[in-house]
Amino acid sequence: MKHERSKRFHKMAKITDIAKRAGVSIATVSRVINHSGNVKKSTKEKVLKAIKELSYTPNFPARYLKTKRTLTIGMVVPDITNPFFPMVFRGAESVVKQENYTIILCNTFEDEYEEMRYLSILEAKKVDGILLIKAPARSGNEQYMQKLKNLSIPIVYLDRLPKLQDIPAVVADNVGGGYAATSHLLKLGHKRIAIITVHYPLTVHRERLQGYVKALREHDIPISRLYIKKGASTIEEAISLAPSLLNMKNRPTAIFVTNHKMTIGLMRALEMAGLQCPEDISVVGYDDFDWENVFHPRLTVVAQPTYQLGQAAAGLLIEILRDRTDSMHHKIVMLSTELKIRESCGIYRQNKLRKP
Amino acid sequence: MKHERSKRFHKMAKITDIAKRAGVSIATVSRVINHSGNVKKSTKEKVLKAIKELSYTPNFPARYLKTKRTLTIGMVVPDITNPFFPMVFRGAESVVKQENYTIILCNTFEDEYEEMRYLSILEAKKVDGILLIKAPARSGNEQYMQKLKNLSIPIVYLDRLPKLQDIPAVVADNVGGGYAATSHLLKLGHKRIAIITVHYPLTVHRERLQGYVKALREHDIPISRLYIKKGASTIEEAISLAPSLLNMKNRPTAIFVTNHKMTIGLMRALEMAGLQCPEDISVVGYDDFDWENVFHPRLTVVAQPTYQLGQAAAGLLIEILRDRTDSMHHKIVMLSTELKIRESCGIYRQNKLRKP
DNA sequence: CCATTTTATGGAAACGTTTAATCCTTTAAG
DNA sequence: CTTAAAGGATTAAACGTTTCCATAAAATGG
Repeated sequence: MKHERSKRFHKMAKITDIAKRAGVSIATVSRVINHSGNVKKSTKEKVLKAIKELSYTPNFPARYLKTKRTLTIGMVVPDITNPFFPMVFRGAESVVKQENYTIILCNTFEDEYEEMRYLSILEAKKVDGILLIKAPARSGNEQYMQKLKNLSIPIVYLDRLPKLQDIPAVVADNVGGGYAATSHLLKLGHKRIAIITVHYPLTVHRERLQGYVKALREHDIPISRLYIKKGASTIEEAISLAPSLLNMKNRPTAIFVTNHKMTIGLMRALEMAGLQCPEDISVVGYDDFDWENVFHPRLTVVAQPTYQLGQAAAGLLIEILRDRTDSMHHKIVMLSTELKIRESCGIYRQNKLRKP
Repeated sequence: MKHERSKRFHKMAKITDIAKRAGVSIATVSRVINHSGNVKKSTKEKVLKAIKELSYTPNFPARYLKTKRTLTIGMVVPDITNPFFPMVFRGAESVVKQENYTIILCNTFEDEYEEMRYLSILEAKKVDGILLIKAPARSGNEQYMQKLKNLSIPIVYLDRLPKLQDIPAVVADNVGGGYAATSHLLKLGHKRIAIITVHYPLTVHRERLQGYVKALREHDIPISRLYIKKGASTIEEAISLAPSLLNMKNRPTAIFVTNHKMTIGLMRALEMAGLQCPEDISVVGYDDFDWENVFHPRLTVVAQPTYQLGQAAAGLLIEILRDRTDSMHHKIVMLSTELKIRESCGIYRQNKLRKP
């Protein structure tokens, strides 16, 4: 018995069926579908009628062969489970849907090889463009850079920049974010401010650290290596990293965490160490979500323009696709972040921490 | 000036190029690519060499024309921003990727028309199958049911069931969830237990309510309409719904919220009313996420097998696609939920609420 | 009313594959 | 050594569109 679709799935009408039923040529049918060329009102109606009667829809993959457009774009993200990304997805979707694009979503889990695999697939599937939130670069993965460079599809980088700079991208102002967070703590009187950040070679975290350093410098506070902790961006990692900070003789009075998952890990570690926030130690985290303004302690965080990142990146990509050109080649747009001040930072004065 | 891709995007090699370079026919090239038919070792090597040299990848849309498979599936969800869905997405992705499928993700925002629009697009794009978390049915939208029934693509329903029952689906045990949550409260001594749930005509919420009713019945506690609040599944809605419960003469001592967003809204409402949880009132919520075990009050929730839902649904779909048949037509698989007991429920005894 | 332009249609090629049908070589069997 | 079977490769026909080119019909201008 040959494999075949059961009767439930009747074969779809194709353009020749429409042509036959309407008594015209397929060229004419095509013309009414695509609103291209002239076609007499009466025949147009005949065709439209046939289309409705057979509930015909054009076959996209077939159409691609001539048009070279799939009306599909690819979006590759590290992990859609990190609530940062769904928001940028929605931003992107909201703009591409206007132009009838559809998005293939790919999770790379911060793995460059997985990313390469997906990029290859997207290329084979002939997506019109790609929104790429890249995985951290493995040292010396020349093959990867080569692949990116030779990709036959327009890319817009999102959130994270690759080494090569001559590409269109939209990113958040990370040094601004790190600076704002640290400045806030400084303003509250903190002097021993630690940072927990990510060890991946990602622009994002390097820049947030940069902002932190900049703020401290401005206040003539020496940077101590002991106050800078780096690790993988996971809850567990933060939990295992935190004690080295919490058990110091000169324990920091405030900690800035540059990443959402690690923020959760840190809070867990504080509990485990029996430390109250903000009474015993202040925390500012990264990324802002619904629940953060409800549950305790209410975190002071630097909020990123997630939705707008998605929108902007998608907009840029659409532009590039519209007039298939590299004119926007070097365009990098940067969106600013916002410090949301809530209750996780106390005032530090003469060796005591107080609620503000 | 004609629109055309800039030089940066060189045209891709096609199968004829490979054939020419390897000095064989395109049929042979196709055979080595697809491992179909016999081909001599030496020619195979020649072909492989040519493929590598020109870095050729088969053109999927073109290939579809003959194979009738796009290796793409569609997944339509209400809102990827609700952290429940990213988890099921990942579950689904983890299994379909094994078979080289890729997922088009569509947000419907609980809107049936938007869903119809997306289903039409997915059909036109010839995805091989669809994972559908449907939007709530608008009353009397006959057109929609018609569309679903006539869809030319295999569907697996996820999480939510449609009216017509003869379809493959995977869902969570919602009455079990509602029952477990309510029973837990009952066991703690609560008698005045309210429920906040969603007014959409969705099986999911109806069933959770069912579980709630069942548990109360078993304890011979009369069901009061006043303790049952329904509304849209948003934070704001819960905030505006809550006071009618909180300000009653006979205020409930516990509230069961059947939905994640509304849980957040309720907690906000409690704060606004100056009520402590669990001291003044107990809460059990729905859906479990990282932060819920860290921030306060730590919510007791019924956790759904999100990842597994995605896995199971994708697995079922793959099976259906493998032998293109409707054999699994009636298969409905149900996964069980788990009550995660934490700190948001106090013991109720003789008119006082205490921590357990 | 003729010449010319515009509008309306159809025929057929092309897009990049897979795959049946076919043909030519080997190889193995008797 | 002859013949049949198996193996290896090719030719050509699809798949469902769009679009160029050609042609027919209608509209326009003088």
